[in-house]
Amino acid sequence: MGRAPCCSKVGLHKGPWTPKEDALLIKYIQDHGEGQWRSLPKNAGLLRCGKSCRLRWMNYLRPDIKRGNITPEEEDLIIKLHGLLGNRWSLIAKRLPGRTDNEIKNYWNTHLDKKLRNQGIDPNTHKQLSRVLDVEKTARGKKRSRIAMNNHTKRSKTSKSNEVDDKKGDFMVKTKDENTSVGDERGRTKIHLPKPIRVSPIISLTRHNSNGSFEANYMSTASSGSSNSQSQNPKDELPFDAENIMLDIPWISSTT
DNA sequence: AACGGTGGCAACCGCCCCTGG
DNA sequence: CCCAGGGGCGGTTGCCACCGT
Repeated sequence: MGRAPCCSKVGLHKGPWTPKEDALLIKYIQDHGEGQWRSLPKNAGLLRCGKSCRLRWMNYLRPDIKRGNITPEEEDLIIKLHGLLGNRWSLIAKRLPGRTDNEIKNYWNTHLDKKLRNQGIDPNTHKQLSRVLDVEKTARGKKRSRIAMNNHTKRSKTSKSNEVDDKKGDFMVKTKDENTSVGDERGRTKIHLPKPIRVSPIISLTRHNSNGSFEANYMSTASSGSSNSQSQNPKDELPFDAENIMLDIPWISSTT
C-alpha cells in the first residue's frame, strides 16, 4: 500500500477557504514564515491539512501573486515554454513572475489548449495537426460530461492514467525509473515532452516586431528525434537545464 | 423563466523526490 | 545504505457562474 495520507481527514475542513481561515494563515506565515506545513495548521489554529495550507498560500495568498489578466506576452511565453518543457508547470511558472503553476496549468487547459487546436496545432507536440486528428481530438477533448458525472461514471483515481494516456498522444514519457510500457496502471505521473531535441542551455526568445509574439531561439546542435539520447540531466530528463534557461524577455526584468 | 450544457478556476488527491536521522 | 517524513508537483475533480435554447 502507499503511504498514508498526509493528515487524518477526521475533523478537518475541506473545500473553499473562508476569509477567516485566510487571515489566520496569513497572520501565521507573516509571524513565522513559510515551511513546516504539516505542523502549521495546528500551530495556526487551522483545521486544515498542511498541504491544503501550503496550496492556499502558494496559489492564492502570497503577496507577490498576480492574478488574472494574463497578457498576450505572457500567453505567448507560456506556449513557447510549454513547447520546450512540456507539462512542467512549476518550471514554466518560474519564468513568469507572479504567476503560479496552478494558474498557468488552468490557463493552459482552459484557453491555450483550445486556442492551439483552433490554430491547427497539436498542444502536446506543438506541431501541425492533421485535419482528421484535429476533429477527433477536439471531440475527445471536450469537457467531461455532466451527464456522465451524474451517472457516476467518473473515472476512478486508480484508472485515471490509462485514459490520460489515450488523450495525450505520443509524447508521454515515463519518469526516471520507468521502463515499462505506456499505460501503467499505478497511475504514475506522466510527462509529455516535445520531440526530443538537443539544444544549448541558453535560449532566448526574441519578439516579432510585427505582432509582438515571441520566437524561441535555441541553438539546436543535433537533429531531432534522437530519442535514445537519454537525459544528461537526470533531474528533468531534458537535454538542457530547464532550471537555468535564460530568456531574453524585455518585459521581465528578473529571470527568477 | 427554467433548464441543461459549458467554461473557468480553486482545491484536492496521490505519487515521487529529497533530505535528515 | 536504508528508511521515514516533508514538501513539491501534475492530474483531476467539484463548484459556481454564465450562456444558449
